[in-house]
Amino acid sequence: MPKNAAKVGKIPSIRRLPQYLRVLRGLEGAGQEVASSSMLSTSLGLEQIVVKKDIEITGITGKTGVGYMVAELIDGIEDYLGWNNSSDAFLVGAGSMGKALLGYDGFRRHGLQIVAAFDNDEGKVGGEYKGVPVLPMSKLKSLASRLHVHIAILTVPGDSAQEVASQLADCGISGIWNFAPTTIQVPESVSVLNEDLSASLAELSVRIQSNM
Amino acid sequence: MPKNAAKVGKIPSIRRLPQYLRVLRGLEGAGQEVASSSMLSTSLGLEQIVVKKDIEITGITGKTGVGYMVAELIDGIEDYLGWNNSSDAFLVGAGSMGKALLGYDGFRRHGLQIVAAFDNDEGKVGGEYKGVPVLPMSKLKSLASRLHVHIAILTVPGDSAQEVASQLADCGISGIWNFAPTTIQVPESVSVLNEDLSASLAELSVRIQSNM
DNA sequence: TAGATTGTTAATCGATTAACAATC
DNA sequence: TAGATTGTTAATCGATTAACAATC
Repeated sequence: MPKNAAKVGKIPSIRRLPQYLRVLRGLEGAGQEVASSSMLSTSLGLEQIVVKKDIEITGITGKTGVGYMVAELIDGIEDYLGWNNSSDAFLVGAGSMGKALLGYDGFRRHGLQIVAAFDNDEGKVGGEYKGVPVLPMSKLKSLASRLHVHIAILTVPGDSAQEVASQLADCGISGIWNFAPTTIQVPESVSVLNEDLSASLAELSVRIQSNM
Repeated sequence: MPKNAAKVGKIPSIRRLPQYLRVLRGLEGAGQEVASSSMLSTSLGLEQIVVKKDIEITGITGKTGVGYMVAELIDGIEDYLGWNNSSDAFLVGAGSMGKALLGYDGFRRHGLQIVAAFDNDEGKVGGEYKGVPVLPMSKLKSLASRLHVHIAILTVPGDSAQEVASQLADCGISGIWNFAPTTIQVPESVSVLNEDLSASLAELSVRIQSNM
């Protein structure tokens, strides 16, 4: 591996990268060209060493005694995350959570474009929401291959999550962002990220009790 | 500390407890009275030792060679999380994400009851959504102290998150579940749990790229 | 009894934090 | 030059995994 190449970093570092992106874009908008790790750390409430280590995984290097070039760092983080070229995604399950995510316009800035939603409810199918068409589940497979979509956001009720996940795997989807409160089993080739609200609520509950 | 007392466990363990709860409730419904760590581990795709260590933090003990009593384990986990007696919560920001969370009926099973929503938009104020009244922000403080609410779900846009968070801290709120894509600064006495969707999307992006 | 499983201690692993030379 | 900050190696810390005696 070349010396300054990006490497597969630790999950906590990866999850902090969007925070840096947010601050850096603000700096860029304000005409700031250089940013140091200490400056980034104070504006995000982190330790400086954490910022340096996080940036290290992107392969971007700074100038000793000066800091990092803002524009270069933005590009580097986006490159690392693959957020510079937008990828299309499907949303499956047009319930309230699904609609909330369709209405969340932050995804576009993160290189994610929801191109179609799917649902089995005939009352929802045929319409559109926030400019995204709601299609019947039967269209899923043909559209996935035609549009080369490989990311799916799963917002169906828990009891149908496994079945839909299997369908998605069968369609060649390679990443599932699972909002259903269920553990889903998929082939190894499919990455699953569980957005488990009950896990977060558990963490918050304990932290409140013990004042953390 | 007494030998079998619950202790403040590690975050990863705490976050897995709701999964056990889900499986255990299913077992209880099916009339199963005993559950072993190996059985729980296979149904959730975890290692057995992980399950044992997770249960350990609740202070619940099993029977050597047999397993854990399902009912006792359910109670123990709920006790540990404080989910047996329901606590009231406010939701601030009745946008699409806020509405999605109001429509999510899983919270009640986790001991959380959203009793009021707040918003500054006059078009939303005065109405109700899913049986929860939408009130003006000006009512926040008086209601918080009157109802002794100490958990708030923050679903306002990023640029007003800090201001609202400060108001919440000022109202005596002790826990904020932050869905806004911003780092918020609050007094030490307030616990914050960031539900950062961009962090999750970053993690998923990298995992898809490196087939994890 | 034999098999299974807990409770607990020890070993490994990985991430975070500290330290410091290099250098702008 | 003096101060600041990077890049990198070393040290610490904590979590995960392994092992095994106790016992149902």
